[in-house]
Amino acid sequence: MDKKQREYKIIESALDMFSRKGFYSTTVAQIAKSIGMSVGHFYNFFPSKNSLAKASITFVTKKLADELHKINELNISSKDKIHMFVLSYLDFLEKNPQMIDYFFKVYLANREMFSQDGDSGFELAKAFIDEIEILINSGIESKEFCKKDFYVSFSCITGILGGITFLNGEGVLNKDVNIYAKELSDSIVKALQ
Amino acid sequence: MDKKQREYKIIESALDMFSRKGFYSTTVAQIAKSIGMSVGHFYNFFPSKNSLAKASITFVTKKLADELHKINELNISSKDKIHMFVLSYLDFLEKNPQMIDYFFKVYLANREMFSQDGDSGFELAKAFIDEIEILINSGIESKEFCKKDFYVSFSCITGILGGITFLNGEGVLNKDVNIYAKELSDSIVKALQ
Amino acid sequence: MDKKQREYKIIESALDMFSRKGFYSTTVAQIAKSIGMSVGHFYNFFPSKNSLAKASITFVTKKLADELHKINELNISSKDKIHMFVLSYLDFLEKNPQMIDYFFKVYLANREMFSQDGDSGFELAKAFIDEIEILINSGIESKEFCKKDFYVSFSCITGILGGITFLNGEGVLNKDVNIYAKELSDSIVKALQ
Amino acid sequence: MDKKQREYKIIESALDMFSRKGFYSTTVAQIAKSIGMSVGHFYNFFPSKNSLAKASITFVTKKLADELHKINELNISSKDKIHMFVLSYLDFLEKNPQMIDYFFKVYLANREMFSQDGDSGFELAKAFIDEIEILINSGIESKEFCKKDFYVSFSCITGILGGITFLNGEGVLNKDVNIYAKELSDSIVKALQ
DNA sequence: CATGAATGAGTGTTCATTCAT
DNA sequence: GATGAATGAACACTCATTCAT
Repeated sequence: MDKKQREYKIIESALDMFSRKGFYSTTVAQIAKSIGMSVGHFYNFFPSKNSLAKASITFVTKKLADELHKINELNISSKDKIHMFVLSYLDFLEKNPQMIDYFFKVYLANREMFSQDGDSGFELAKAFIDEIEILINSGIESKEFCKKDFYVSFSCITGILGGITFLNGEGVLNKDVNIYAKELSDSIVKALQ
Repeated sequence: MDKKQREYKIIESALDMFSRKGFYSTTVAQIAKSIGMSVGHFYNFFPSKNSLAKASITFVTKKLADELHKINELNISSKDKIHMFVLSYLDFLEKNPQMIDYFFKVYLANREMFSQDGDSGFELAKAFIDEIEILINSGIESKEFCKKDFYVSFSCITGILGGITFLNGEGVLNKDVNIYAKELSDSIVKALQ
Repeated sequence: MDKKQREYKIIESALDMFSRKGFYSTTVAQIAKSIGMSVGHFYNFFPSKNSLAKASITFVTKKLADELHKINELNISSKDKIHMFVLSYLDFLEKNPQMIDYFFKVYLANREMFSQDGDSGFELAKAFIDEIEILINSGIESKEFCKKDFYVSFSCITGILGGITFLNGEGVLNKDVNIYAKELSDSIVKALQ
Repeated sequence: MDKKQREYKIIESALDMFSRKGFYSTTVAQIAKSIGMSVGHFYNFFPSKNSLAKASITFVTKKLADELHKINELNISSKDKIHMFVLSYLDFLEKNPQMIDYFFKVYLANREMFSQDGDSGFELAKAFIDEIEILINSGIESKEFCKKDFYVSFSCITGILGGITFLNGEGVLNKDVNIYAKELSDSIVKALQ
C-alpha cells in the first residue's frame, strides 16, 4: 500500500469517526488505532489533526464535485441534470452518510478551524461550488431556469438537499431516502424557475 | 435580577461565544467571566456545559417559533406568510447572527451531544418545527402549495434559508441580506408548489 | 498559606528538582506532586514551565544580590568585602546547592529559553550584576583594585567562584568547602589588583 | 570518507546544533539530516544520542587539551604560557564558538546525563584537566605561582576564562574578544600568585 | 447566594530508537 | 552499508466540575 492509499485510509476512517462522534470528541489516537497505525506514524501523513480535517473536507467535496461534473458533461436538459444530481446525491448519502455528515458536523461547525492560515473553507469546497455554478448557468442559458442572484440559486440546490440531509441525520426519514428523490428534484427545479 | 433573567444572560453570552469560537473552544470559565459571574455560581444555573448548550438551542428555536407563530396567526395568504417569514428571518439573522450561527455551529455539529440522555435535538426544536408544519399545512389546505411529503416541504423552507445563512457565515454575501429577500421567498414558494 | 508563599514553595521545589535532574528531565507533574499540588493547580501559579524557570532565576539571583547588597553597605575595605562575599557565597553554596546548581544547569544551558519574549537572561540576573559592579567600583575608587574593563573584573569574581562551584558539582571537592575560602578570596583580590 | 571521518562530521554538526538550540531541542533526525545521513545510519556510528553528547565533550576538550599541550611543551615562563593560552583560547572561542558553547550548554547543564553509566563528565574532560595541572605545577616549581589547593588554581584559570565566555555568550562583549586578552591573562597570573 | 481554589483525566504532539528491506 | 517507516511512551498544558468557605 503506498503513501497515498494510506492517506485515504486515514481520511476515510477519520470521516467515519468525526461524523459519528464529532471532531473534538475523536482523538488522534483513536483514528490511528482504527486503522492499526501508531500515533507517531499518523503524524508522518498529516502534520496535525487540523490538517486532517482540511484534507477530509477537500476529499468529500472533490467526490461530490466529480459526481456532479460527470452529470454536467451529459447532453441532457438542466432539469434532468438536477434530477440526476439529486439521485446521485441521495445514493451517495445512503452509501457514505459519514462523508456528508462530516461536512455538516465538522465543516459547518468549526469554520474558525478552517479559516485560519489563509485558506477559507469556501476555498476547500471550491471544486464543488464551481460545478454547481456550471449547472445553474447552463440552466439559465437554456431558459429552463430563471436568472437570479447566484447565491440564491446556490441555496435552492444545496439548501434543499442540506435540509433533507439534516433530517436524515435526525433519523426521522424513511430508511430508503430514494423515495424522496422525485419530490425533491421537482421542488429544486421549481425553486430555480 | 431574578434567577430566570440571570439564566437568559448566561444563554445570551454563551450563544455569542459559542457561535464565534465554537462549543469546544469556549470554556465555562470564559462564559462565567463574560457576565461577571463565578464559575461555581454558573453551576447553580446549569448542571453542566452540555445542558447550557441544550437550553440555548431551545431558546433560539423558541424565538424563531414565536416570530413564525405571529405570522401564522395573521389572516393572509400562505404565500405572503412565507414572504413575511423570510423577511423576519433575514432581519433576525442580521440582528442576531450569533443565534443562528449557534444553531449551525453547535447543534448541527454536535448532535451526539444533544442526543444523549434521551431527548433528541429534534425534540428541542419542536416548537419551531410545529410552526413550520402549521405554515405548510395551511398552504396545502388553501391549495397554494402542493401536497408533498412533509419532510420535503420542510427542507424547501428551512433548507433554502439555511443555504443563505451558510453563505452569510462564509462572508460572501452583500452586507444587506435583505436584498435577497424577494428572490428567496419566491423560490421557496415555487418549491412548495 | 497565601499565594506568594505557595509560589515560593513551587520555586524551591523546582530549583531542587531542576538542579538534580535538569530542566527537561523534570516534568511539571513531578514538581506539582513534590509539593502535593495537582498539575492543574500549578498552572494557576505559573502560566508555563518556562515561566517557572524564569521566576526561579530571578529568585536565586535576588537572594545572592541581597547577600551582596548587605556586604556592599558595610563600612569595610573592598578586600574584606570580597572576603565576606566569598564566605557568604560558599555558605550559600553549602546550604542551597540546588539554587546555585540551578543557575548552572538551567540558566547557562538554556539561554535560548530565557532570551525569547524579550527579556534576556542577563536582564533577569540584573540585580546581582549591579551589586557586583558596585563592589568593583568601590574597590577601584579606594585604589584597592586596579581599573580594568568591567567585564574582565566581573569574570574574575564570578568566574573564580563559578569554577569552584563547578568542581563542587563534580563532587571532587572536600565536603567542607569553607576550607577553600581564604585561598579563593585572596586569589580574587589579587586578580582584581 | 572513512568511518572516523564520518564520526567527526556528525560530532561537528551536533556541536553546532546543540550549542545553538540546546541538547533537548535538537533531534537526532535534524542532526542526521544536516549531514545528509539517514536516522538509521546515524545509529551505526553512535549507539544513542547521549553517547554522541559524550563523544562531543571528549572531542572539544581534546582540542583544547592539544592547544594547551603545545604551549606546555614550550620553553617559556609560566606567565607567558598563561598569556599564550588566553590568546589561544580567545582565538578558539572566536573561531569555534559552538564548541565552547556546547561545553556550557550541554555539559554543565546536563551533568546527570554524563554521570550515568559510570564515567563522570570529569573523566571525559580528563585530557584537558591534566594539561591545566601541568601548567599550574610548572609555575609553582618555577616559583612564579604560589602553591595553592589545586582546585583553587584550577578555578582561577578556567573560571576567569569561563566568565568571559559566559559574557561573550550573552552578547555584551566587544566583537573582537582579543582586546580583553592582556587584562585577562594578567588577572589570571595575579590570581595564581 | 456566591466564590474561586483545587482536581486529574484527557488531549495533541514529539522524538529516541528499532528493524525490515 | 544505508534507508526511513514505524513505534509508543512521555510531555506540557487544558478545562469541566466539585466543594470548602
